[in-house]
Amino acid sequence: MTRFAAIRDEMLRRINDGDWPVGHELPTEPQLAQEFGVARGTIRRAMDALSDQGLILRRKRAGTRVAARQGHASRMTIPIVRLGIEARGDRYSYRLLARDMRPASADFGGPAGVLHIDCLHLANAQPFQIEQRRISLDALPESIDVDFTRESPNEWLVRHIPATDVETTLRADGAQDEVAQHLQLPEGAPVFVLERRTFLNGKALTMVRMSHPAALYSITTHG
Amino acid sequence: MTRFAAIRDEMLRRINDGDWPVGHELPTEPQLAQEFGVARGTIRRAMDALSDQGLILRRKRAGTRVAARQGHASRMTIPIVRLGIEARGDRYSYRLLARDMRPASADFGGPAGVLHIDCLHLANAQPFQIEQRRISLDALPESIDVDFTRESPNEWLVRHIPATDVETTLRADGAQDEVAQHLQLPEGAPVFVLERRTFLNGKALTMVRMSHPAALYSITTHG
DNA sequence: TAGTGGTCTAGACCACAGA
DNA sequence: CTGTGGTCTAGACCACTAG
Repeated sequence: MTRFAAIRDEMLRRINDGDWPVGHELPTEPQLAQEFGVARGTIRRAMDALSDQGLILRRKRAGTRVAARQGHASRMTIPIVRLGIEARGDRYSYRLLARDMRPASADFGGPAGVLHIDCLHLANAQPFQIEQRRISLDALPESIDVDFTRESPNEWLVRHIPATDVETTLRADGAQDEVAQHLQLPEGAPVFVLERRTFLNGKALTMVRMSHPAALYSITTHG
Repeated sequence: MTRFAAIRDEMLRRINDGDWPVGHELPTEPQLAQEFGVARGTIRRAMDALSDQGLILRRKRAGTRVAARQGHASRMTIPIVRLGIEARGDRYSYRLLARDMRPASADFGGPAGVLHIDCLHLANAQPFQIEQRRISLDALPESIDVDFTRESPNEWLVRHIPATDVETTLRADGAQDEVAQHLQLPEGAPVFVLERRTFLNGKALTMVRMSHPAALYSITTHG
């Protein structure tokens, strides 16, 4: 156990035990450094961890206070679909369903239009995910020349495109139309849906909806 | 833009542009410190950010290498249900459905048994979440005396119990039995399910399944 | 404007795992 | 063994903002 970790845990204990209740102002960094007998940098490292977890609020001049817990933050990792399947020892396969160009919609794309790609990712030949991808041809004109019959948009984008800002939404839904058909589910069957939008310097690059049969997909986070 | 942030972004650029392809070994920290004209600590801060994102792998003696991207990591916040509802301007209400003690099951609880609590969280009097809570009475004997008709287990636990380790699973499912009944959904209708287990020093404290009508719940992450 | 957190430095020693 | 990352120090100056 390193020193900053021990100090972080002791601060955590004081918060949890009520020694430092919600709204309480913590001692200043130099004061804590003296109390724990360490350098100020070590105190900061401990406090940074608590601040990242949202347990304390730090403001210049106003000091540091215990935050009211408003929820639970944790780190989530969404694997690339092929790797997730292979990691479970299943056989991955892929099928392109549709590929065409369309004009921009109200909320996505520009004058050059949008590349629509629908494809299916399978685990042991069983439908696992339908990927409905939209790529802005203004932002990524080179995507028009990619052969997506062999490589999924997912993989191509991850390998070629830097993602500065990503927004991911997770939700449940009922399977309908093409989704139900290609996932081989009855209409209305529960599916787990991941929607992601990727930006580079504020400009939308791609948009994707990934739908999975509910029974085959879950996400687990630790911390 | 601080110096470490500028260095972090430059490293990010080198990775994304292929100057540092996957598997490439980065210069050592002192070398980078000299290249960028900063102290080693500033280099470390930039590298820590990349390491947290999973973009580089650092091993003692072996140096630092560009990691193969295996997925996308982001930070997720799951709000306390009452606060999430109130944040949207809706009126929160709560109803206790059932409360009883049962013996431990194979995977949860000890000799003292398990407190089962089922309750409903509503937004504008519409069912929003059914919370099926299990509390180990070996770990939290004081929970037996709590009046859960006024305060939900969710809130009581957040306010009173320190959580060192938390495991959260997100999935979709079809509503069945009590879940369908209390959420006022037809059997098999899609629900968004959060399952969470909380540990203190490796000992399981509580376990909860929170089910929401798919149309009312989603989680969005940034970064 | 004074005091707090935010950043950075130049050094030191340690722990770990690869050669 | 030896070199790398991991931790820590004692100091400095800066930026923001509450009072």
